[in-house]
Amino acid sequence: MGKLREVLNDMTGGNCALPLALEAMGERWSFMILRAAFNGVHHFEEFQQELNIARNILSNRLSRLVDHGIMAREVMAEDRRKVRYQLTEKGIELLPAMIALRQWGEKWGAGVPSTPVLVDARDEQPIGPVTLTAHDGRVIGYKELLWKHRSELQPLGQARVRAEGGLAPVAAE
Amino acid sequence: MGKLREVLNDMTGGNCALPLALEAMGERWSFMILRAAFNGVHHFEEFQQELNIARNILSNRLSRLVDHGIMAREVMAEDRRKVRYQLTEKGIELLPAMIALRQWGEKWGAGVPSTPVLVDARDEQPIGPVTLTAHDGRVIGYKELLWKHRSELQPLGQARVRAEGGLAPVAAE
DNA sequence: TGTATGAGTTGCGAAATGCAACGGAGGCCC
DNA sequence: GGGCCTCCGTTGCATTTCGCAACTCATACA
Repeated sequence: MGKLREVLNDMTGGNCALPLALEAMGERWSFMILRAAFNGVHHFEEFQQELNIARNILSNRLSRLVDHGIMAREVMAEDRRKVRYQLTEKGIELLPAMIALRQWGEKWGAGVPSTPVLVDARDEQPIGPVTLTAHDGRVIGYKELLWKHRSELQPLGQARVRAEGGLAPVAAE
Repeated sequence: MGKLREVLNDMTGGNCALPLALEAMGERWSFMILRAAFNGVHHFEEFQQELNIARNILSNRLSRLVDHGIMAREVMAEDRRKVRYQLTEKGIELLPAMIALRQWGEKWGAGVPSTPVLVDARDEQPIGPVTLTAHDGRVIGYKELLWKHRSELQPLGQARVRAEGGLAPVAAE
């Protein structure tokens, strides 16, 4: 798994957490396994039949996800043949990335409406599109964005932190 | 690229645009190339030196991205040796997915702050975390979400469309 | 005319992927 | 205990993809 990690931490003079994410999730089946996990799949045989993935690959991917702390592996007490794979907090926080990808596929693919759909538990309405937002929550389009080197950032009063409720805010950007 | 596509369109009785997205972007270097493109890289040699990717792979990835309509390839008029690769609208709309991934890596990785950073052009403040939102724009956490089969959805008045400004809204979810 | 440059290709070894068959611990039933 | 089934893997081998270095080839440039 060398190449990607080695080189990509010093891109363009800048560095980037993207290769880090890709090291964990960049392999062919990782996101599909994640999706299944989000849909309540917990056991090896379930993943295997659901995804039709080769058993050795599945085995490998699951251990890798466990190694990366994205899923937890637990031998079940009531039947010690069974192993339960469960998303961790870290894994759950991949949901926005996964949904963003899925929405993109839905928009630009052959018009396949995805199922099942994520809905707000409160009103059972489907969630909105995943977007980029300003520090105050305003939705921002691509043309309103700039890439800045970290050193050129200017503090703005006490940059207000976003509203409550979501996934814990990420460090900075 | 058989297996993934074939099988994954009929997962769990439901279907899903995720495999579609992964078919375009699921390969090892695709997201890194995309990131470079977002940072103003446009030419083969630039990508190659920036990413330290093997030339044949780069060549292959670029054509694939072009095939998928994510980048456009254009021989430059003023120097016909040069080819310019440019993100299309479709490619640009992968930005939320890429940023979500990057933020995740930043949060859970070894505390590497990514550079460059995306900022709001208006106030030059870094953008907020990518989150899931309800149809009205409220931020929603994982525990407030449900997976529903598309058939079980109940219409709600005239579901208000989100505020202006962002990337064009995705079909439904 | 000769040299350099940008954008690829080709050939080949190394690694990842996919398939089918096998192994082995744990439960279940008599 | 002995036979049988289930779940979670592993092993061996064919196929595909990846990575590296060297090579082509059409421009530009002097």
